[in-house]
Amino acid sequence: MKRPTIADIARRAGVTKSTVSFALNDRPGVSAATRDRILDIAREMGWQPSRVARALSGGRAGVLGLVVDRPARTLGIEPFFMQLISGIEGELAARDVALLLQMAEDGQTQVAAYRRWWAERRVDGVFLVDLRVDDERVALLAELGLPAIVIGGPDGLGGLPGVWNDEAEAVRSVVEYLAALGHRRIARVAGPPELRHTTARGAAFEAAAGALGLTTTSVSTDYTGEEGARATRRLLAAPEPPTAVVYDNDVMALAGLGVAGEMGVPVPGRLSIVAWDDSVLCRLVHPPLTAVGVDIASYGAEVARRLLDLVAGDPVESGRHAAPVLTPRGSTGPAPS
Amino acid sequence: MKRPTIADIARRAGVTKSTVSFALNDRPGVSAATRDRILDIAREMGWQPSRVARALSGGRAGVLGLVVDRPARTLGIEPFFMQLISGIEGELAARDVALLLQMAEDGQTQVAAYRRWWAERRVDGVFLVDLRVDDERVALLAELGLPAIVIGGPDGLGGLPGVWNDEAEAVRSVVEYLAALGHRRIARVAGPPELRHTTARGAAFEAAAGALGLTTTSVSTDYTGEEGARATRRLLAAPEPPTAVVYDNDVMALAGLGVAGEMGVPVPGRLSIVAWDDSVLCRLVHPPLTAVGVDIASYGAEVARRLLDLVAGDPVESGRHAAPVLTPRGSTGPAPS
DNA sequence: GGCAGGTACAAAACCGGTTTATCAAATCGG
DNA sequence: CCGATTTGATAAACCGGTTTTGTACCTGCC
Repeated sequence: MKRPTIADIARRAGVTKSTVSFALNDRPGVSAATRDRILDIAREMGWQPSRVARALSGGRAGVLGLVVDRPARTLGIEPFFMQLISGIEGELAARDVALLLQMAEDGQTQVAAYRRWWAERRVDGVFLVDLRVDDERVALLAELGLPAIVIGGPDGLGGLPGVWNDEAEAVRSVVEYLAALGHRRIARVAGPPELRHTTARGAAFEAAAGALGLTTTSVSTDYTGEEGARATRRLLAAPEPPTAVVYDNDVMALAGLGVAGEMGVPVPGRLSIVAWDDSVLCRLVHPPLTAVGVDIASYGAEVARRLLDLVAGDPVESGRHAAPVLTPRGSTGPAPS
Repeated sequence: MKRPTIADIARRAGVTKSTVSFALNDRPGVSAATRDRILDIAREMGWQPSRVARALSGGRAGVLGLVVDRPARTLGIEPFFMQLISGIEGELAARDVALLLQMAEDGQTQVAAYRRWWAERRVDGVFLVDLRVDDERVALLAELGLPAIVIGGPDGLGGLPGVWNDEAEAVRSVVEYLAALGHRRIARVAGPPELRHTTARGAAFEAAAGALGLTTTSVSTDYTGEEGARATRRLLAAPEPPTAVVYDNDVMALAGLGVAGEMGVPVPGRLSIVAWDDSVLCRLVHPPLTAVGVDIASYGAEVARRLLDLVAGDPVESGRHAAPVLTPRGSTGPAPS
């Protein structure tokens, strides 16, 4: 099947390419009669603009890019990214903008990916996710002048606009909830300390626990279920094990629940479990997991909207998205006496 | 930051654009001395080809497309897609080909997406996943002449090349394994009947069970955990409940395990559970789930390789990928007496 | 010495759009 | 009724590459 071009339309309409272009883009300089004739012909021939040609001419590719850098085995199960992508996608599809996706195992590859996309003029803008402490991508994107929006913040943005959800309050509500249930020793199975939101959440956690006089333990992991399980075993094997554990993602919480089962520790009888990142996963297991969650898809949509604005040249400012909400379920209960 | 073009290089080198193009593409017609000089200048200026310009000229976009059409809430947790994408991505990134991703809720949107990509010359080829019975996409892609490879088969390909993994044998091995454990009433919580591989797997399941004289029950679902849980409740509430259930994906198996816990049915004491699609998820819960799995990432990589060949114009034939493997874990055991 | 053939590069067309400059005809104001 | 402006279209340049064609110059051979 052959795709018609504006030259084909011009020939059929007996006008020049430029007239066709004006007509199709609804710009002045074409009489109503000619315009209608051209539009009719274009419709009849099934014409669609070549994004490639438009991109070359107009300098706008109609594509946004996202590089995801968690290890593939984690990615597979962590609902977060798919939800995020789904939210972003919904917003982009409506405006006929495409999403380019790349997975990169390490920071180097990731930086290279952004640089290549920029050099090859493949994307108009990019999403930055999993902001690290001293993230080199921030400086890179600023230097390249490639429109970018950070999914995360408010710190470390280095001039780039970002969207984040304020977790401090949610962290506090979780800690207070556990304290109210009588828990005095609580633990946190955290994500990688290089990630900004991990450290931010950690600080909030310590502060909230400290204010209530609770004892805390923290273990860093790489977000995988395996490490979540290992951390849980370690915590439960301690002489004075915590009576409640907060996990930095749903997958690790699930693994923690599995370990509790394996070790014969009743949940929530002797151990309460809270998952950050609520997802369907949390509702499927028994007992269902108490979780803290945000509407990730709408988060993605919001971020996408801002990046689209940014690419369009409109000024975009950083901002907060909805605060996470604690949903108590069966995995939390009164502390054992 | 400004991106250098071949015209900039030509100016600096005192030659014309065409000479630069020849030199950079390693084509004859340029003296060694000139070639080296041009390459040096290009390197020094940090030149990278504009994919957009190349695409317009050469007709090759350097992009492949994938449309995923499961409901967003399932997608989030089902490891399958992320693994698949990860495998595809790995293969593409190595050859500097990008992956365009779109999520479509229904078949119409999906067909529209392919058509638009084609009309806008956005992609060089596409992946087709979740082949349906009488899939209209097959005819569409053949008509458009857009290179496509089907992830699935061997039936219903309609001339398109496909890659599938032969499940019949794996289904048989699962059924025989359960029969050997003494199970006489087995059930299957299946995916949507519109999907080709669901029906193929179902037929194999019935055949294998029939050959061994087992009683079977099947429930169709939409692959979500919720429906998996509902199906499990229904099965377990029957007067003569099955003693073993095979789930069509890992998420539903997980949900099934949760329901068993909720109903006080010991696993594997009174119920054995087998998950199709092995993933980390299966190893995290307690007891860990017996599962049938393939290396999805390598499957994705293989499919990507074939599509790349197809786009390059090389003939590509359909073929089988590795057969799924049964990994027994703690969720299966002898049938209750 | 003249001609065929090859080499090394220049010039120009092309891909499919957008955009600017140009220009003739129609319309307007005084 | 004539110059000035507006209207509606054309011609051509441009985006950044690839590819085809053209053209000097050099080499080799009879």
